[in-house]
Amino acid sequence: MNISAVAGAAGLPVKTVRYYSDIGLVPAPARSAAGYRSYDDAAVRKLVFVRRAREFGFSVEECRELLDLYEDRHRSSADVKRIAARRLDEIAEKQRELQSLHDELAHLVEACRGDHRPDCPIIDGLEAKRAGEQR
Amino acid sequence: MNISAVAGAAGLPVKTVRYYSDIGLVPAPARSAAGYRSYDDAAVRKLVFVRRAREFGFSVEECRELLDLYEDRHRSSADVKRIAARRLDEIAEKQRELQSLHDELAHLVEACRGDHRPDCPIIDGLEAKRAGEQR
DNA sequence: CCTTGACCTTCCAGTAACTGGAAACACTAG
DNA sequence: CTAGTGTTTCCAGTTACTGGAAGGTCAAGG
Repeated sequence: MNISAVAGAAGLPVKTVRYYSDIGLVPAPARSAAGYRSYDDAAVRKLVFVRRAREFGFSVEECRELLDLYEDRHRSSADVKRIAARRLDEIAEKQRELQSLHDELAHLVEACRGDHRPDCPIIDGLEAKRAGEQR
Repeated sequence: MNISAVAGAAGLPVKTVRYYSDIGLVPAPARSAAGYRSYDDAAVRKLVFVRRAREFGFSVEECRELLDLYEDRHRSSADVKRIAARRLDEIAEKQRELQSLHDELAHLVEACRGDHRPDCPIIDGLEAKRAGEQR
């Protein structure tokens, strides 16, 4: 399989597959006489695996860890669980931040009449928030 | 005020204040004889404004827009509202994504016994998900 | 056999928003 | 006067790609 076929199968851009190959995350198992990367089904599975893991927010380095685990079935699933649980905490934290962000901004937007008067609660809200100061 | 004083007052790292100065987002209003950046209270207010806006997820370029609006009180608040509302949509979208991510990963983590057996539902869950395939 | 167009290669540069570090100059306390 | 801290500029690195240029390869059509 050439790079565009494998990229299509894995749901990744060609550039990204090449990049993963360059950084040694998912190298091409072989090269054609002309130097074309040639991939097999195992590589496709790995690329899908990486794509999914990236969608879950795992960094490329974490993907590398995960991929090592994935490659070596003798490793315990506790390692994987540890990594995943850490990610889960981070996601939950991010969600909380995003929620308060959303609430605050929504409040500001609602307070804003959006007309052509020059004073704007959004601007004011962004500016204040240090003490209880109100300009 | 020297850069570290203003950075402290604005709640930003010195490096970041210098960076904002370099890119012209919040330039230092003056320089000392020795070339030290010297800031005034207005600059501190702008830096706080930017920090807050950044915390809200506005990009630096959006901060620049917002800052222009903030500087020029003659602009309508509708402009600000438009920018903020767009951001709000993006935040909501990101929240939805994060939620499904969280749910999926949590499900995987829960299914994983975390013991030393080599098969791991997290790995399996990351790997599959294309068709209804189950290895 | 030749050309055309799609596909492949490598390498270089750029993105966002900083962060870290080096070399050198400035300021302050003792 | 000296030590220590603060400041300057500039350069490089970070993350995970993405875009583009210059050039080699392959399959089909005429």
